[in-house]
Amino acid sequence: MLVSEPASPKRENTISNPESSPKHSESGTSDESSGTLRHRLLGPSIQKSGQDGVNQAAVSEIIYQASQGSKYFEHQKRKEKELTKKVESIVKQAAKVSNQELEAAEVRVDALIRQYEATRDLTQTIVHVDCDAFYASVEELDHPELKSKPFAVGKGVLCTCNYVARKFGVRSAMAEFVAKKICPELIVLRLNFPKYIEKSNAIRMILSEYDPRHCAMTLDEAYLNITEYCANMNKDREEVVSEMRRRIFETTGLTVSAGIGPNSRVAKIASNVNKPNGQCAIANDREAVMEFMCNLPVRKITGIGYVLERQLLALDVNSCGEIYRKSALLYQIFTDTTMTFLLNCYLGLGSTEVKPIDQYERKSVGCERSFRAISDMAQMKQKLQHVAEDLEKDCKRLNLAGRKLGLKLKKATFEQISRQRPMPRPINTASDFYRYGLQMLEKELPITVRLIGLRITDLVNLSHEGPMKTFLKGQRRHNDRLEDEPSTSMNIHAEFKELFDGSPDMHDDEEIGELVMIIQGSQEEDASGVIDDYRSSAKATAARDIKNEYELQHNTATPLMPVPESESLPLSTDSGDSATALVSCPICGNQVSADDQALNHHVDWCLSRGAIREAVKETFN
DNA sequence: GCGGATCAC
DNA sequence: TATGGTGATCCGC
Ligand SMILES: Nc1ccn([C@H]2C[C@H](O)[C@@H](COP(=O)(O)OP(=O)(O)OP(=O)(O)O)O2)c(=O)n1
Repeated sequence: MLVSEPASPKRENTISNPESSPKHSESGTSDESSGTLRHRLLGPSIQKSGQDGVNQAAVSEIIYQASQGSKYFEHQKRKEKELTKKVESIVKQAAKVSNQELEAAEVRVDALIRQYEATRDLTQTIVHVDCDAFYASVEELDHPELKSKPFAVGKGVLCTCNYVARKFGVRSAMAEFVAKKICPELIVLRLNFPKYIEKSNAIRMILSEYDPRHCAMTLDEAYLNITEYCANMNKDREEVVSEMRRRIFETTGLTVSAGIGPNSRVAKIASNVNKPNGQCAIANDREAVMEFMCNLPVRKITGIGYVLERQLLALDVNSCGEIYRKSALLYQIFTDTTMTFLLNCYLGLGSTEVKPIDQYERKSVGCERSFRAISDMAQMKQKLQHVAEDLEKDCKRLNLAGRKLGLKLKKATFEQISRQRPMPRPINTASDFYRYGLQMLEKELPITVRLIGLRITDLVNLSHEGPMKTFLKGQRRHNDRLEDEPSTSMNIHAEFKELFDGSPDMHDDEEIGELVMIIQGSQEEDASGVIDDYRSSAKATAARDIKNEYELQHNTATPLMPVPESESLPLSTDSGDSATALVSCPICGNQVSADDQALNHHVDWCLSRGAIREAVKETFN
């Protein structure tokens, strides 16, 4: 045996009558799930910090009244009804599981637990840093008078709000008009991304001193591995994090909260414990970790959202520890992946590896816009065109093309539809996006929509490995082959153009199709080194804010971050080394490969956008 | 492989 | 009057 048996707080191995339906007992009649519907409308933030003194019942009532009758409300109601049905079916299914089946499942679960337990690594110190009410806090720096007033940041829908506003029950993702009913004095500021990016970069600069390979997930969140730093400095980890937070505050005026633990999952959850402006450390000790996880409400676990929470609660699993108590039953009900996820949560296991964000490869890029519901084809074409143009800008900035195009529609009823098609060749121009998008849209007519979106997947990185290598491969390929395809030389020309310009233009269709075939052979494997498993969502999401935020603000896809992604990175599959040298980009502060070519390429990008950003800033000041 | 759903932020 | 945008992953066909 590799590991000792987990401290097992006994497990239920007999059927304990399912139904005493814990929460709101839904009598099957349609509208009587108004209890859970209120819960749904309240959104996820009820369990977030700053909600202590809030009169949830009163807030919930106002939200309910304000929403009632709207299309959105009706849609939520439908979804809630479906979920309730699903939950009831699960409960029924649970009741049918025999004791014999439970005993068999127990054996399997125990085997799984031993297997996962064997992977436990308590040698690393992982930190999760999370800025407090980030956008709002940045705004307070410029508007100190707002500190004592309830205010939020966003437009139409709130992105976040300060803690004063949270006392009223205001929260992120809430509709602005609803928020103002809850808190009539609420001030709502527009987003100002250049400011947030600047502050975020200042923070990342400090983080780099503690872990040059830190992983910045978004503008306001990052993981660090401070094992080495602590050892080198011979300092206690809590002292180190405390000092890091103090330095961040002193240089930026922003407060951050932090979680410290043996892996990213524990660190992430811990960072919420003493928010705002606090930290929480979980000892690198199995018992300490298990105890910390044990009493957590399941909804606090990253990856357990509203739906899974409902299902777990219905099975009488309220806390993380109860996952074990009911594990045999859960095994019979949930998929293997979900079961693995849940058991790893119960055990407090997670990733101990922190990799800089540029080692993750983007898998898709898309654009979508909401608007007043329309059904007129001319208007829809106009929206589609707009989205296509925006998507082209992003493709250009990222130097990507896609082999598949997806169309997303949201009907006036809020029902969503998505269609996806392989393209004859990788595409990255607005005209192609529009052309093929329109074909898909036409098949859905007649329709009334309130949102149109386009997304490409199966991406092709047109600057993969940098120009020179690609050029050489192109040469080889060109010589190897005799058949058709007229534009090989054009294609090579395109690469040279990039080499000299530093800022490649969109390639023509033919060129791209060609280029792709060349690059094809050199496609690398996914640099998949995940922070935790699938529900941890700690994947390559860093590019998101930057694109998102900048465009939301300016409606122009200015190159903000080249995000070199996996460009010029060694395969991580070969043995252990792969410790690519990294440096902080002096311009944007992000971690990039120290490799000369990659670095220069990246810096060029940053510089080229610098002027634009400055201009934008001026406009705003 | 596609479309629907769920989740994070 | 009225409820966002980007990206990832999983599941069931
Ligand atoms: N539905 C959401 C949730 C969040 N965000 C954005 C705005 C937030 O400022 C940022 C970070 O989100 P957090 O969940 O970390 O929340 P905050 O940092 O705003 O506050 P806190 O962490 O103090 O609770 O992500 C968003 O656009 N849409």
